[in-house]
Amino acid sequence: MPSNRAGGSDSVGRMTYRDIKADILERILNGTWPPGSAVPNEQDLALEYGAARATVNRAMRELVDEGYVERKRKAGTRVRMAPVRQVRFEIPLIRKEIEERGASYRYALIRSEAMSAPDWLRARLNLKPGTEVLHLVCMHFGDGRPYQLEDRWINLAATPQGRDFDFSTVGPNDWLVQQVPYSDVEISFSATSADPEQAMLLNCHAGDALFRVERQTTWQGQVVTYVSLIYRPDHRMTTRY
Amino acid sequence: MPSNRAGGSDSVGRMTYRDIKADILERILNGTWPPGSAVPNEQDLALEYGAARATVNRAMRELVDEGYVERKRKAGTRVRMAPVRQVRFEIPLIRKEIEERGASYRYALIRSEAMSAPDWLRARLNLKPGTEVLHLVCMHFGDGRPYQLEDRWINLAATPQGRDFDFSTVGPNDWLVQQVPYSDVEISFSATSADPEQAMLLNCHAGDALFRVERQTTWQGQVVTYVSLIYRPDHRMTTRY
DNA sequence: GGATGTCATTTGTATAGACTTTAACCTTGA
DNA sequence: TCAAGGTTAAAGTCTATACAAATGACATCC
Repeated sequence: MPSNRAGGSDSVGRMTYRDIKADILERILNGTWPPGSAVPNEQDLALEYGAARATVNRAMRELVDEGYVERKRKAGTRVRMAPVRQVRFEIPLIRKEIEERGASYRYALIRSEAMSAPDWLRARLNLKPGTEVLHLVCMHFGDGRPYQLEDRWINLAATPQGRDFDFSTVGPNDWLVQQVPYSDVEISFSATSADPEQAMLLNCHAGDALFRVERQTTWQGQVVTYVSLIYRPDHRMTTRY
Repeated sequence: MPSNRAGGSDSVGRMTYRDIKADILERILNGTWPPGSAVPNEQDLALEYGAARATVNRAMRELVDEGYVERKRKAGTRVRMAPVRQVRFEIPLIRKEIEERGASYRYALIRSEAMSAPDWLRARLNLKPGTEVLHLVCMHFGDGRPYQLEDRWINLAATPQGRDFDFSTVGPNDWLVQQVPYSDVEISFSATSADPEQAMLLNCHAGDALFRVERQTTWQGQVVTYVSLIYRPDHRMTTRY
C-alpha cells in the first residue's frame, strides 16, 4: 500500500469524506485557516487529499451546513467571519423525555371539555366564529412528581374524531401524532408566572417563574391544535452545539 | 430558452435530486407512503425517476436529515412512525436580533470588575481555585427600552487580553467572537424570577417571570466564558419547523 | 466614465460503475 | 429448539467524467 495517511485512512490509504471534513475543520479550528480566509478550491484539495472532487465537495457541503464556511461559485470558499450559531435540538415526546431522564412516566387527564372556541383562541388560531374546540388539561409526571402541565386546545373542525376519543389513558399528543403525522409547527419558548391552579397542579407557589413551550400545529392550512406546555420550576432545556 | 423547469424536469426531462426529494416528500405527506411503510429501494426509484442511484441517494439522505425517513442497510427505507421533531434555529448576535425586529440598538456597560472566581462559578465552570475572572453586567436596548440583561463571567486564565480591554463601547460578545471564533457551546433555556436589581435594570417588577438563556463556551477544554442572558418580560423565542 | 459583453474560474449537480459495510434472513448442525 | 455461520440485499461511499450555472475579472464600445 503506497500511501500512509496518518489520522484517517483505510487499508488502501484512501481518505473518506469524513476524514477530509475532519481535517479541514481541524485547520479551521486551529487557526491554519482563520475566519475570513480563503480555503483552496475543490480541485486542489482533491489533489492534496488524493480523492475525487466529489468527495471533497461532500465534505465541504457538510461544513457549509454546519455554518463553518461560505461558498460562492467562481469566488471560492471562505471561512465564515462569525460562525453561524445554530442550535438544533429534538423535541421528544414527553414520555420519552421523562424516561430518558431515568424517571418513570405517568399521565393523568385533569379536565376535558368540548366548547365553542373562546375569542382569544379564535383570534390566535384564526378560527371561524362558532368553531367547536376540545379543551384538555393534562399532567405528565416523572417518578410521581409533576413534570409538565399540558393545556391543549384541539380544533374539532379539523379533527372531528377527537370529539369522541377517550383521552383518559392516551395523551393527546400521542393521539394527534397518529392523526396528523406530518404538519407545520410554530413553536415558541417563554417564561410565565404560575397562576393558582397551575401552582396547585405543579406543586409550586403561585407567582413562581415557569418555563413554557407553546406549539401551534397546522395541516393543510388549517390549525389543528394549540398547546401550552408548562414545566415544573427549575426546568432547563439544554443542548450543545 | 430551452429549459422549462416548472414541475421538476429540465429540457431533457432529467430530474434533479431536489425534484426527486420533493416528489418523495409529497408522497409521504399525502399518505401514499404512510408512516411505517417501506419506501422502494434506491435502485427501483432510480429507475422510476430515470436518474442515477447516487441522485436518489442524495435526495434520501436529505430526507433522513430532516427526520422524515429512516434507513438501514439491507432493511431498506421506511417512513418514520413519528417524525423526529427537530427545531433548528440560529442564535444571532444580540445587535442583529434587535435590529431585525426593526428597532434601534443601544448597548451600555453597567458594571465591570475583575476578581477571583466565586465558589459557585468555580464549581460550575470547573476552574482552579484562585482563577481570576472578569465579571461584566451589560444592557442591550431596543428603541431605547431594556431588551436584554447580560451577566457575563470571562475566564481571564483563558483570555488574559480581556483584563485590559475596554468594554464600555464594544459588547463582550462581539469581542469574544473575535478572540475565540469557534468553540464548543452548551446552551440552556429556562425561566427565572426577577430579583430587585434585575427588575430595576429591565424596568419590570421584582418577581416577574423572565426568559433566560445561559451559555457556556469552551475552547480546547477550557471554559472561556459563562453568560446569563435575561430578556425583558413577555419575550418569546419563536421558530417554525 | 459607464454600460455592456465575453471569458474563465469555481462550485453545483448528474452519471455509471465499482467496491464496502451492515444486518436480515436462511441454512446447518448440535 | 436454538445457536452459529454463511448468503445476499440494501444502503454507504468513492471515482472519473461531464456539463450547468454563477459570477468575478477584464475587455470593449459608446
